[in-house]
Amino acid sequence: MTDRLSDVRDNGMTERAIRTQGDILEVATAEFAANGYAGARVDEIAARTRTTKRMIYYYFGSKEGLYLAVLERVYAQIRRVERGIQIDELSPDDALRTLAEATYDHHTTHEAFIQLVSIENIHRAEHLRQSETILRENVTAITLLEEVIDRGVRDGIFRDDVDAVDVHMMISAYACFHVANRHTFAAIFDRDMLDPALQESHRRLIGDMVVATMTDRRNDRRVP
Amino acid sequence: MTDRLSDVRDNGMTERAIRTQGDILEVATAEFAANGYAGARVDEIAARTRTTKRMIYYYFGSKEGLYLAVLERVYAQIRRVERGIQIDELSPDDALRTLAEATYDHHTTHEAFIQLVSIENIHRAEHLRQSETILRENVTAITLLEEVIDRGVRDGIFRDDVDAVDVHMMISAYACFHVANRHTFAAIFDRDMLDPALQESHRRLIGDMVVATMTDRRNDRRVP
DNA sequence: TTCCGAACGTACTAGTTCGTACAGATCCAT
DNA sequence: ATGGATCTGTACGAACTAGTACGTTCGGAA
Repeated sequence: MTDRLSDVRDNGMTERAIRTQGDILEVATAEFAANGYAGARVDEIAARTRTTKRMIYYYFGSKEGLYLAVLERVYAQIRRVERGIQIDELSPDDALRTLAEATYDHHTTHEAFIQLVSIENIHRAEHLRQSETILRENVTAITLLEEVIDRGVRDGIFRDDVDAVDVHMMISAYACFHVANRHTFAAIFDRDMLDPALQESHRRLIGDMVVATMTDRRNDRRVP
Repeated sequence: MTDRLSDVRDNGMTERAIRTQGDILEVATAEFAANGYAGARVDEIAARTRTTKRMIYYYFGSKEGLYLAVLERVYAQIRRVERGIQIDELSPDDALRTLAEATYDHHTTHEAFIQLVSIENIHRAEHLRQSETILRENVTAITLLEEVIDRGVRDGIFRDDVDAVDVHMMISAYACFHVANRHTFAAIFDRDMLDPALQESHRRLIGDMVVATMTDRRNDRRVP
């Protein structure tokens, strides 16, 4: 739960300092996610922490520095989830479904992450590109997928013309959309995609979708 | 192309006035899409038009009023596309594929629309909800889909436990993601989803995905 | 104790941004 | 042509916002 402390480097910092930084990051995450980068107010963030604006600049240097720290923190979290997935002993199709459901579960329970990704895209990923950590470490999902897909293709149950990045895209698209476009979708179609009553069927649908697409051999490249 | 004039009500306006408004709307669309609502600068928009800031306030009243006009304009455009789709004479699966591809084509060629939808979601659709026009008229897609799905279920080729709104969600998710998350995706996975070289295969994949999911009877509710 | 640097608080500045007052131009009907 | 309505340009102000100068407190080492 409060694993946020592990996100902060603790090179000879006092306990109090670490807590202050964690406090700021937590509030800043909510503020940036809710209002966008330009819409977020440093004064507002400061007011909601138990410390002051001076501390934000003391620890993070600038509004942009704070935003970057927030971004790295939420990406670190999804990395942790990805590393925890066990699919070695599952059949390729069950593994695929498990991966899809794990992504769905993460995204639907981490609204701030999805909102920050949206915001970052509005700004053409200019901040994300500055973070070597994020760029270096966030391909875990692809490695896992590659393994599963290879196995499925070798077993002859998966089509062979769709690669891991494409599958990741399909899964992410479905899971992201639920959270990212929740409000316009609800306004127009009068259906809250995160309504708990729909969760089970939506969770099943993302698995159905990716498994059905990959096991559909109608578009296979190889000669039968 | 320059059908933007039709977006502006022309109750006894001079030709020049209509052009001025269209000019402002075009520039404002780009500015809001590129920088978000709070990040957009009224002065910057004014500077890029052939008129002045005074005119923005004369015609649109406020920054928010301008943003709302921009939003209605891009939604009106996708409505026009949806109304132009002919699928009456297609088989249910071909019709589904055609609808999916049309959505894909629209979204991938109207980046500003997708960006504005993202921005609107960051703000919890607060502006969109103010526009009765958008809320009233933007369910055309669903009506079309309902018809097709009914036909497919009746013919026994579609599963019967997924409704039109769900299918629309799947299609929109895939198509939106390509544009909305283009930059973070490219930064992390080094693949531009809008690369023309990939367009054909991605266009096929959205069709495969929705058709495979709907024709997959493994999860059917009805007894075989 | 004394000292030192890390951690913190207050009050302020410099610059930006939305919006407007006011003055002028243009068009059109009578 | 003339009065009035519709447009347009300029210059400015009030409010807000990121960032900082400067001083204080606290904890531990010598």
